[in-house]
Amino acid sequence: MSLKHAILGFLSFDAFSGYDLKKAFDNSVQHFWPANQSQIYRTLAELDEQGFVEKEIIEREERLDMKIYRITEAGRAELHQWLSTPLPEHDTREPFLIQVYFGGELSDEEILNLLHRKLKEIEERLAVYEAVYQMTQSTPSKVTDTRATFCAMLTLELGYINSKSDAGWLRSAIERVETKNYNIQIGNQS
Amino acid sequence: MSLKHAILGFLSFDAFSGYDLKKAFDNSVQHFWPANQSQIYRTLAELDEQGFVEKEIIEREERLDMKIYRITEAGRAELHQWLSTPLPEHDTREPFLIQVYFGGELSDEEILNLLHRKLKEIEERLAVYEAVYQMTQSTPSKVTDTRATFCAMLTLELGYINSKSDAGWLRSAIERVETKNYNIQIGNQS
DNA sequence: CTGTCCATGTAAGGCGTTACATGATTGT
DNA sequence: ACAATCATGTAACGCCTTACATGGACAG
Repeated sequence: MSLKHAILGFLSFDAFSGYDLKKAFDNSVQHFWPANQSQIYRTLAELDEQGFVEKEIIEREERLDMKIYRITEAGRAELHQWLSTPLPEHDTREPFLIQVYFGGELSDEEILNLLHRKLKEIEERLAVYEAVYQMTQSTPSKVTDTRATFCAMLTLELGYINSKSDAGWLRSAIERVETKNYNIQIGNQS
Repeated sequence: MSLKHAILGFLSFDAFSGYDLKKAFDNSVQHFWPANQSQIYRTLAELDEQGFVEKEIIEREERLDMKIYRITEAGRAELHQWLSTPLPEHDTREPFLIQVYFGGELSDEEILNLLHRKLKEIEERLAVYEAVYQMTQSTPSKVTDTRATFCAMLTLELGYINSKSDAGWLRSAIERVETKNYNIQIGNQS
């Protein structure tokens, strides 16, 4: 139930409507935890039931009501508790790697296509990470707690270096397929 | 529906029972596509309905029947088609990164705990990858198609280098938290 | 005057997990 | 004697996605 806690995390910064939460997700944790609208609304309702948030309803004549959610003390405690508790090991699914794994079924050309497409995708993502980073550098932030900012930025940094390493792997794999040099490099480097 | 195609992939190597497929998954693609038993059986039934596999029932008096699945021509075509088709971008969820992102709520000690635990986890995984690799090196394989083997091994290589880069990130993050040096390193290295 | 943004949700379905059920055979 | 392995599945539940519904405001 990480979505629940991610929402509590944002609400620990400030009060949000469901709509604004969606935007907060998209602007920050989207690359490792995409959230979709309907799910946010449902989860917010659950958090409310559990007493972890409270809502203020702002009525606007002729338009849909707006609901602003605020974290409660219980919610803050729950968040802290979750943040400091080890997570059960969580497994990732990478459909792309299934394609690679069974790549023996494909022709060289088809494999190279696969790898090139992925490389392009990764390079684009890399550019996004860099752009986001540049933006945070040029915008003087009003956030004062540099440690909290640092924690948040660490996730961007990880996204960046992971993409870097993926790109390196792809380039090297492409080269090896091209030269029919079927060697695997694991271990014993510095 | 990658599970479907992963199963077809294994069946393109050889005929398997559901039980043996489970073992095949565990021994090979488990680190990027864990599969569980009941799901394999359900998927196998679907593949059968769709005509991508055919089953041979082996009756054994006093014991449960065994069902051996074989890929059909249609299945092979479907597999090839899927392997060579670009996948829609797929998103990963990393609960651990949510913990890091909202790490500002935690004390230094709690953050360091979080990071150290993860580092230990990664180091263990790294050791597993190395051990698996060593095993493939020492076991003279009977597989003749080195290109197919290469493709399969590439996924192990990626797991390895990704874990390496994660470990580096964690070590550096730990050091920065310890020295209260809240700098982020993105871009402009060689 | 068409489309996008604001702002809320409901409904249905898919993929995957956990727990449960059965029962003989082989290893310690 | 007891546990693990072999071998098959069913049931129920949970998270997430997709599609749909509503309706004013504002921009090109």
